[in-house]
Amino acid sequence: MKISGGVEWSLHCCVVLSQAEGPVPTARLADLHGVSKSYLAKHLQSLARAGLVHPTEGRDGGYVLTRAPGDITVLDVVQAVDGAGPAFRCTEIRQQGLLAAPPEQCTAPCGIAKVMADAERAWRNTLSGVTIADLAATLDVSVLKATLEASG
Amino acid sequence: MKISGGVEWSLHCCVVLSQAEGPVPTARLADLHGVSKSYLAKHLQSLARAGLVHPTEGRDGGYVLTRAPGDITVLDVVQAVDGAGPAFRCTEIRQQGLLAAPPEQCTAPCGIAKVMADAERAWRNTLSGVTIADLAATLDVSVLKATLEASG
DNA sequence: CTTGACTCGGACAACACTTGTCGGAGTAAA
DNA sequence: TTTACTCCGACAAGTGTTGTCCGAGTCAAG
Repeated sequence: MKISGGVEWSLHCCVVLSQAEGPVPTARLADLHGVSKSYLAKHLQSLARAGLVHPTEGRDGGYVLTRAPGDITVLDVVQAVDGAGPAFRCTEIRQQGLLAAPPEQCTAPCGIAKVMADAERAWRNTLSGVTIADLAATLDVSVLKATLEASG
Repeated sequence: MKISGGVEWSLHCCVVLSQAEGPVPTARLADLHGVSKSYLAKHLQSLARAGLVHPTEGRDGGYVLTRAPGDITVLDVVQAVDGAGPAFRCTEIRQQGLLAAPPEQCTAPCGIAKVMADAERAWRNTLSGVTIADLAATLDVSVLKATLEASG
């Protein structure tokens, strides 16, 4: 089990965007966090495709959050970058091999798939309980805003 | 986020082993589930390394559960096959780039890492609440035992 | 209106991991 | 002693992620 590294970058970027006044370009977000600009751009595109951020092209362009920071959950960002599909996919091997069960017994999902689904549900539920606004509240936003102004 | 496909195979194998009388070799486990024997062997080795199953070599050898089915949780199997490390690894990018925070502010984990850890904790908690015995109880064990006898 | 520079967007390699396979060392029974 | 069967490690192929680049479009300035 592994989560794409771009998730961390994207979450930090969303926190920055929640405190910014206007659009913030990819290059500045990369400099602020000390990461590769080219690679960060890919993840921001994922956020744009998911409708979490809105791009503005041309001079003085950049990205802006489409919703209020309190209306964007951590789960939204994770699913946008890492994909929304389930981590565990049941291949129905109970219907294969020597001890294949008859299809009429397989109307309900097998116990293994059920436990995995429950676990992922608990995982998503925790992530959906925290918003970008909550994350921003845990750190000193004054220094963040000051750095944003100075680098602009 | 993705979970290794071998997890499903390993869980099904553990359920079979919980109902078997003596050692079950890799070849029979593969035939019972209709999967590749060579590849299944690799995952069973992971289970052996984790101490969940015990191998017996030579003729009439195979794998046996080391503990009672009620003492082996789904989490044990998942961690044995897929690895026990956390899915999310914080790279401390808050200490890098233009808005790097001073180290004295970074004694506590950042909010992002905290949420991710909480979510994974909830995930593991769900998986550790179900045992191999629970999984075996959800299906008809009589047909399983009959197939085991017939193929032995 | 022209110019210019800056923005995002998708197409293009390199790397790592997972998946899949094989033959060899060792062991227990016959 | 022989034999056949078992597990175990090392060896390729495929797939997804990581990382990078240059071009099309756009807005502001002159």
